[in-house]
Amino acid sequence: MKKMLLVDGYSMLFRAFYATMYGRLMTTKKGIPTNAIYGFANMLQKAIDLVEPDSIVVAFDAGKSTFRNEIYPEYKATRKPAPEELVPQFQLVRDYLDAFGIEYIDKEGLEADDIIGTLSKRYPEYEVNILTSDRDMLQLIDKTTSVWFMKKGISDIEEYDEKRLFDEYGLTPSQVIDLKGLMGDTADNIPGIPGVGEKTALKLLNEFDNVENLLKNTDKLKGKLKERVIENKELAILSKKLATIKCDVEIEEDDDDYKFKPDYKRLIDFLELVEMNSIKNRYLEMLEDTKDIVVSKYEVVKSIPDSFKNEIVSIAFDENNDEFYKAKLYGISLYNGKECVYISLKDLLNDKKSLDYLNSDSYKIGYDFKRNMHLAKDNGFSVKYDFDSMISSFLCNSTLTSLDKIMDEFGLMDVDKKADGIEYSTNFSKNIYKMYKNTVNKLKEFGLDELYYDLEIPLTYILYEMEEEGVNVDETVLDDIASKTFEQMENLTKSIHNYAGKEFNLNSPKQLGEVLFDDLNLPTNKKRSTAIDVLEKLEGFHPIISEIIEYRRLSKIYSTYAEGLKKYVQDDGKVHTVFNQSISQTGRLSSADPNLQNISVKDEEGSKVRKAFLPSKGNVLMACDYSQIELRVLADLADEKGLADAFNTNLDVHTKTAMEVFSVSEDEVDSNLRRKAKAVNFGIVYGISDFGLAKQLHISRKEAREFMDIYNERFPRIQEYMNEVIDFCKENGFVTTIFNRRRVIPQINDKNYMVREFGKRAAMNAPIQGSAADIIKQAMINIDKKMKEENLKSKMILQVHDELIFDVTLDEVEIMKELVSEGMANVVKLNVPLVVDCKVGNNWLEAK
DNA sequence: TTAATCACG
DNA sequence: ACGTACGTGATTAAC
Repeated sequence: MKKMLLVDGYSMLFRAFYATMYGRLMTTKKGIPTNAIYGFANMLQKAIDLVEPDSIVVAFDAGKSTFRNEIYPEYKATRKPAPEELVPQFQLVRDYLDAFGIEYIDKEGLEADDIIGTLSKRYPEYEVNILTSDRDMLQLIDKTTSVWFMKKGISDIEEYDEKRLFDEYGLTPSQVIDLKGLMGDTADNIPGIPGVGEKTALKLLNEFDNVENLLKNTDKLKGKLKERVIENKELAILSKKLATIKCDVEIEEDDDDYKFKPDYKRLIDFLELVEMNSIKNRYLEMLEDTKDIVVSKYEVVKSIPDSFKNEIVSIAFDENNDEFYKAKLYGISLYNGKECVYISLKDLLNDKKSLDYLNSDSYKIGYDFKRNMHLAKDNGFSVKYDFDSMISSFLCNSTLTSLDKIMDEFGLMDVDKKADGIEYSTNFSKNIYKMYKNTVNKLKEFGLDELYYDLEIPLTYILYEMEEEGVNVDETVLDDIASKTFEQMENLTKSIHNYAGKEFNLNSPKQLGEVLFDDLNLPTNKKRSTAIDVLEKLEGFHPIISEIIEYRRLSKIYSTYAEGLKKYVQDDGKVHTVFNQSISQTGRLSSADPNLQNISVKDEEGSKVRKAFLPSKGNVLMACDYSQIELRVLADLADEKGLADAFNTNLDVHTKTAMEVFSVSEDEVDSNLRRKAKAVNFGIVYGISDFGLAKQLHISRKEAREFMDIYNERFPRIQEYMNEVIDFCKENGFVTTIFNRRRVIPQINDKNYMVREFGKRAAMNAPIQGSAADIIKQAMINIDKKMKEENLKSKMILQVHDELIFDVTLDEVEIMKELVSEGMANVVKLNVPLVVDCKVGNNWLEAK
């Protein structure tokens, strides 16, 4: 039986619009909203996949139904106009359908319901499937007609036939009309019987079958309900009429029954035009994939076939995605673009040919291959990789920070994670291959080849070694901190509860807020925040405040650093962090499990935590950090001679800034002025606002504005440069670093002022923070190379954004100092020198 | 799962 | 008239 899909156009479009309204609105670079088209296209494709129709018609309402308007002018009178972001998408969706080769109907005076109703009855020889989110359509169900009902969101489609309708609502299709006749419909302004909702209506229909029969038997009712029904007989009859879909409206015959003739080429052009790449890629796939339908097949082998040698091959590990260091490996899947194989770990380890292949120079692609390298090592083998799809995807589009996002962007199909590991990993190896296909040319196109092949990929290998090496942690130091802080916390808790006059959970901002702002009546703003800057302002009001601040400080140290860190110490007495290369939007690394880039350093107890980080036996730790790298990068990027000069004197840059901004001599710069200048400098790097600076310095906005004005007079290129960056970003949707790393910032053209302003600040900051990240990454590569060339025994173990930490043997201290500071300082030539400071100590605190 | 808070650069 | 510094990750409470 041939199949026909009838789509309730506006019902789906509205659903698509609202379901994709979360966060910021999706638009083209020029600001034309496309979110509804995006959702619509996804829903429609899903329905096409489900139904596999021979014919498709999309029906649109064109004005109110003439006949319903005649009998009830108030019909749909309460409809609000469509949201302004949706209106331009009305035409766009028609263009989309034209491009796809799908027929649509809109005819003045006809509603989509009636078009669909009429067509569904006109083609009894077809199996008719109606796609809608409007429950009224359920009345059209018959032996050959079912309704695909969008329950919520844009992916939740469920099929209703006669049985399902009866099981769920106890209704026959025609009773759907009676239901609405009784309960009405606020959206369409159909009155129904006042006071009768869904519950009552269903009960009545259960007893009386239909409206007419109910009205004949009102004597069987009682009480208020009886009155209501009798009083509103006409309304019920009218409502039922309004709710009845007309199945005999005038629609021209179509010569080939609205046959679905998809034109993927044209569709792809259209999707390109509206910048919907993720959907576009899916159709690109369909064009390509038609040639090899073998894609869903795989073979379990005992040895990796020779046909994989010297081919481009993607590899996925079949592992349980447990906590990283506990992860178990079961086998690996390989895909060479044609064949897909799976080999179990046991068979792999028994086959020298396969192991040799994995170690050979034959081109291999992975996804997060650093993780795979660890897993391989734990299981006694190794893999030599050439390409990482996770990182290439991220470099091409910085928002692709997770597997889910990449799969979505490239329109890849995921296999249920609960699926068989073989099934999942073979599918994943294919997806990795597709990610490679999707990004390898784009890297070139975007000028990212160097950044990718010469920086990020070599860096992955270095990070692997750093993670593998790990850092020694003395658990007894952590135990000591834990017990001491815990005792202090207990005392503080008692005292705080005493002040509060009751016991409560100090860790709960909600409960604390109640104590402070309700019980103790301390002054507050709307948000009732208990964050540190708020508490600091309250310190004079009540002695409880300083104790809370102290408690917070200690509890952070206790739970995150003392107790928290201990959980990560492995059998070798070390913590092994995971450096993530594809998370930070600016190109920085991030560190997790545990995060070793935010180990406390400030106050006394906090800095004690660093004492727990030790060098290997007999070694020392060496920490080398860049001095003011971001401001130096800025001086270079903006080519601001004044700022460059500030670095070319012997003075500290904040002091120099203070002298310039406050027009004072060097000895007049006291700690307070320096502090202010420092805040201004930070503000500049973050994309300054007078409000932010005022808040930071506890000064008036006007005063902050004045600082900024003088700063701009003294360093005029900074502001000019920032405006250039913002303009570039508005025009192109992204910004770049000195190594051409790109960050996409769609927010910069958002219609919401706040979001837009955020976009500007991010655009100003990303080239600075990102270039600094590029520089230290390159330094790591250069230093690692040199250390290997010279066969040094010392190890690079950590990176903390502007500093590198090494485990150094005593005999290499001087060599390493020289090698590392030279290596870091001479990465690039800026218009200011890069200054590096190295310190050595017996633990991380001493080396800082 | 999300929000609030706070540690680092 | 509105609400704001940039980039991360871990812990806790509360939905």
